[in-house]
Parts: sequence; structure tokens; C-alpha cells
Amino acid sequence: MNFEPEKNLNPAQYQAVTVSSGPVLVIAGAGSGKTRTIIYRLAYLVDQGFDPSSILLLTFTRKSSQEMLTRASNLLGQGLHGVSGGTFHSFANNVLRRYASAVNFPNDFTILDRGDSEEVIKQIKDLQTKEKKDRSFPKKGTLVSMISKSRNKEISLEVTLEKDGSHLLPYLDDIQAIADNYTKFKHAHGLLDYDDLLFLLEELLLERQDLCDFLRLGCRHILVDEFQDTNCVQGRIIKHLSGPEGNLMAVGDDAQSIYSFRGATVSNILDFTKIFPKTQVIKLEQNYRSTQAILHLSNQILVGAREKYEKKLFSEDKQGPKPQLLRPISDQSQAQIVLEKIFELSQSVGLNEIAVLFRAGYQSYPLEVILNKAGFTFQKYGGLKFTETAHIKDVLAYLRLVLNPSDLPAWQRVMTLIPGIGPKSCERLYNCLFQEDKEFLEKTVKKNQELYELLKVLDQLREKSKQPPFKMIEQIMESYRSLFEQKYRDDFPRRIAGLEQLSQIASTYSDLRVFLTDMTLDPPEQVGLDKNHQESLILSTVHSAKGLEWDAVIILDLVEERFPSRHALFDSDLMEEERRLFYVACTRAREYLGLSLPDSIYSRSASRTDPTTPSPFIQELDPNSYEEFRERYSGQFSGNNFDRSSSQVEVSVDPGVSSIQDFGFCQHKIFGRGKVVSFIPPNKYKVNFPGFGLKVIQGEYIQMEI
DNA sequence: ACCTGATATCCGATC
DNA sequence: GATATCAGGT
Repeated sequence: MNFEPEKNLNPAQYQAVTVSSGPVLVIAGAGSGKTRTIIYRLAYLVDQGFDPSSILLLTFTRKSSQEMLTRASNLLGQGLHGVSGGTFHSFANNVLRRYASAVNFPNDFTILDRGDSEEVIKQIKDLQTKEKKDRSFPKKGTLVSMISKSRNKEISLEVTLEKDGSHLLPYLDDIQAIADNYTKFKHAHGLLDYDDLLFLLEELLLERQDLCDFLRLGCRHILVDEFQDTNCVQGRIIKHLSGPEGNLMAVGDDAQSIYSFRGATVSNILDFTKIFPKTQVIKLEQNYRSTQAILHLSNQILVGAREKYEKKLFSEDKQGPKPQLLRPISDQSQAQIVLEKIFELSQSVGLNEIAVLFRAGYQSYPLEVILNKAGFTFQKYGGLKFTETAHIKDVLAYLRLVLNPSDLPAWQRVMTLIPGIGPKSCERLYNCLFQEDKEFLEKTVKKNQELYELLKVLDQLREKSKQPPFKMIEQIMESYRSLFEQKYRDDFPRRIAGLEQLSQIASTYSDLRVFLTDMTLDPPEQVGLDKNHQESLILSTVHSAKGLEWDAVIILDLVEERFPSRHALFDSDLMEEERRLFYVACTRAREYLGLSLPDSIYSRSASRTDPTTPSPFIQELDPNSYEEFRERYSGQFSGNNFDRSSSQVEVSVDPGVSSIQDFGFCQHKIFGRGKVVSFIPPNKYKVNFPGFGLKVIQGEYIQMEI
């Protein structure tokens, strides 16, 4: 047995692992062995004789909770059966599957994913705005975002719009009405979206003391990972569950809070000690992951951050090369240069130890094309999920109807596959299903062989709802195939492969309900083409890279309007979050960090190439903390071209291409001290003020520091 | 009345 | 690349 905490942990980690009870807050800096600490904590609790089934482990993904449990049981040499682990949403789901009826909701509800919610919203919107055809009316995606954001942040729609989309304020009443109807609709059809899962769980805990007490038996020890990304309801749920004993350990890092758009609030961490007065705070400050050079650069990013829990990350002197600032001429050549860099890196580290990170899913597109051409296998995290493709959703909709016949969105999916049936006919048919008067239904079925087929299959499935899910998929495929062929004539083979994969995934499940829940709550990432599980490069959004680490990391598009995202440019809170996001990205790297900053970017809307402005986060860095490499017009980018002084010279050669210059800091009467980022002729400056964001200011209003 | 196919606009991250 | 609307077909 190798469970020897005193040997394998540093003093702070050891303290966190063996702390006796009561509320504990662990502030764990990036790479400080946070996962390791949680794993040892789990093992320790069981080793101390606590019943595994009284432990609840809440993590950000199900995968990470499973991994932690496996590693903990390896450590102990005994299984950890009975520990409940998963995300907040999956925990809520598990409780509500049993007790939703206690708060007046059917136990066999269907969970709506983002796309489902959008469909519902769209219909409500169409119904409401029948007469007007207003082109600037918010689209379904925007509507869902706003409504969800208002719920997650627990502020009114009005305030949400004021803060995040003031141009939509004229539509406030319409949006409010849509939101209200959306709630009614979900209730009428037994549907819950992600947010509902949490709020309904809270309602249950509040209103049913008996159930709350019962559930607490399984939560004598609660461990919450990534606590900085919990929102208000999640905070309250934990408080209810931990009860008066408060055996709660929250682990997180305020500097890595990157989910404010989902209502996550750092105040859950910052106010923790107020909510749980007897809290012990333990800080893990030793970084084991990154080299000194990477850590040095990353720490600089946080220098300008506004509010933070004081902590100082330090590391053993782990040596390594300076981070590199790669400066391709365009975003197109960026793909080429990154490919070459990957190739170079792959000589010394495995492909699966290299990751390319970016702010938004579409930014990896040019790189993906080039990687495919070059025959590199890669896996992409973030972006479109496997279950979000139309044909997969079609099949899942059949299955949803087996469990919840009042799931109107699912009916619409399967019925509108049939030629001649659109949303309107579907709704009429749907109403017939639940009414005495079946005339319209019978008439349509007689006329429409395919509809008859569909209903027959669904009846068969419902009769045998206990059979394994993959069997059901087989049956569905028989009737679905011809509809499918008509609908997806163009890229038939790829989609067929997807359905086979779905069937394969399904074959690992015996229960339909569990299968469907996992597909919405924890969908498989895009299933790659590499069947033999060969090691492959990782492409990932920064958000999806949370908690992961690689030997080599390259970050794309460190350019204003991309990273930081355009949305954040003039909102100081969002700007702070972009900063933390960049911090998270950099601290994923162990040995090599590459920052790519293209000088120009192709804009599809204008169909031309525009010069870029370097990201303010790059401009704030001390130029000595990285090495700069420029792509030459004359030939391919290579390390031999490296010439530090040349970057200054090239500015005069090509004025269209901006360059990084150190303008130093300045003072402003209102905004305080800020980093001057660029000079805008004739006499303005762009300045980044910590806490206020990027501002363009007249020269006479600021005072330069010497 | 309702469904289907063709053309202008907008683009964030996730459970 | 998706979404939203408009025009033509049953």
C-alpha cells in the first residue's frame, strides 16, 4: 500500500488532507497539486473509517470526478464504492429523478440542452411576433443567453440587458414575455433546462426538510472542486447540504475564475469565511507544474488584476526555455507556423503532450484544415459536441419520447423529418395524441405512410422500454434510415459513421434513462477518426482546458478583439475575466509556452486582411520574459531568423504592421495608474487601467511616469 | 394554409 | 457556418 500522505505531500497539502472536520477553504494556485490533494483527502477519509457513501465529491466534469475516484482507490488499494461524485447538474439530476414529484414536477422529466432550449424559444418567439418582421429582433441564441444569464446571476432581465446588451433594451417587454412563456412551456411538457436542475434542487431542499435531512446522510463530507466557478444557487445548495455540521471542503483559485458568464461569482470564495465562520483557510502556493520562466511570465499577468486572495506562487527552480512570442504575418501563416512548431516540438515530446489553445472555437479552423492536410491526428475539445449534430439529435429524440411522451420538442424533431409535416402540423398532431378527438390524426396517418411507420415504431419501443438502449437504436434506424437518406444526401458517409458511434456508446449502457441523461449532461467530445486511440495533438478552447496540463502549449490569436474577446473590450469586469482566462491558458504549460500573435487577420465580413493590435496582456508583459520571433516576408519563419533588434526596424519598413513598444505607465485623475499600450496620432493614447479596462485618452489628461 | 428551398447578416466560452 | 427571412410550390 502506497498511501503515505506524510511522505508524498508538502506541509500545506498534508494539512488540507488531514484536517479533521468543519468547513475548510483550500486556495490552490495553478499547478499546486490541487487534484493530488483532493485524491489524498478522499483516500484519507475512507482510511479513517468514514463510510464512502457518506462522501460527496462535486467536480466540474464527470470525467474528472471519475478519475479522482479511481486514483484514490488505487492509492488505498481498495474500492471507493458508494462515493457520490459528479457535477452539480448530475447530482441534481440524480436527486430529482427520485424526488422531483415532491416539488410538483414529474420524475421522468426530459433535460433540455442548449439547442433544445433554443428551439423552444424560437417557437415562442415566432408565435409572439407573428405580425412584425423586425430584422433586429434578438435571435433565439441571444434570447437563450440572456434569459439564462439573468437566472444564473439572479438579476432581473432588465439589469442583465443593461449590462450586457443595452441595444436590446427596447425589446425588454417582449423578451420578458418570451421568458415567462418559456417557463410555462417547460412546465407543461415536463422539461428542465440546465438552470432548472439547480433551482429545482434548491427548492426541494428548502421545502422538504425531511428529504433534505435524508440527503444529508450522503453528504457528511462534501468536497467541491473548482469552487471559484460556482454560482449563487450552487453556493446555497452546498450550504443546505452541508447542514449545521458543515463538513465541507471547498477547493479553488480565485485567479482562475473564468465562468462569470454562467453566473459564477468569486464572492463564493471571497465570502466563504463569512458564510461559514469557523472556516480554516489553507493555501497551496508551491507550483509543481511549470518552469520558472513560464511561471514568471504568468505571474506578471496577474500583477494588474484587481481583486484577489493574496497568495504568492513559488516553485522549485525548475529550469526551461523562455516562452516564445511567435509573430506570423497573418492568421493564415499562423496556422503554417504553428504546424511547424508542433512538428519541431514533437521531436522531443509526444503529440499528446502538445496542446493548442484559443479563446473561441472557430479560431482553430485554419489550423484544423492544415493539420488534416499534413495528416496529423488531433482531438478538439470545446466547439461542436458530438451530440449536437442534427442526425444524432434526431435519434435521441425518438428515445426521449419513449420516456416522456409530452416532450413536444422531441415530437417536432422526429415528425418534421417526414416530408409534408412542418411545425404547425406537428403541433396539431401532438394535440390529437392527448385528446378525445383523433380525427385529424387518423386522417393524416391514413394519408401518410411514413407517419404511420413512425408511430408504430414508437409504440413498439414504449412497450419494451426496459430493453437495452442500443437495441432501441437498431429499431429506430430501420425506420429512420430512409428519412435520413433524403435529408442528408450530401455528407451521408460521415453521418452514418456518427450513428454507428452513437450505437457503440449506447451499448455500454443498460438503462435508457441513464444513457439519455449522460448524453445531455456529459456528452462525449467529438469522437475522433483515430480508432486505434493513437496519441494525438489536442486543440482546445481555454475554457475546456481548465484543470488540464501539457508539456507544450501554444496559444493562438493573441490579438485585440480575439483574446481578449471583442465583447470584453470596454467592460472592466469582463476584461478582468479575460485576463484570468489568459492566466489559465499560460499556466497549463509545463515546459514550453508559445504565444502566437499574427500581424494581420482575414476578416470574412469585409473580405480583406486587416492589421491587428497586439493583445493588451502581451503589451503589459516585460519583454525580457519572452523571446520574440518574427516571420519574414522573404521566407519561411524559422528560429534562425531570430534577431531581437529587427523588430524595431521593421516598424518603419511596414507601418501597417503594429509592433510592440514599451510606453511605460501613466497616471490618470479618475482611473489611476495604467499601462500605456499604444499611441494614437495625433495626441491620444490607449491605456489599460486595471479595474477599468482599455481606454482611449487625450494626451493632456494623463501624466506619463518617467 | 403550410412546407421547402434560396439569399443577407452575425459570429464567445459550458453544464 | 448558422440563423432568419422571403418567395414559390403543393
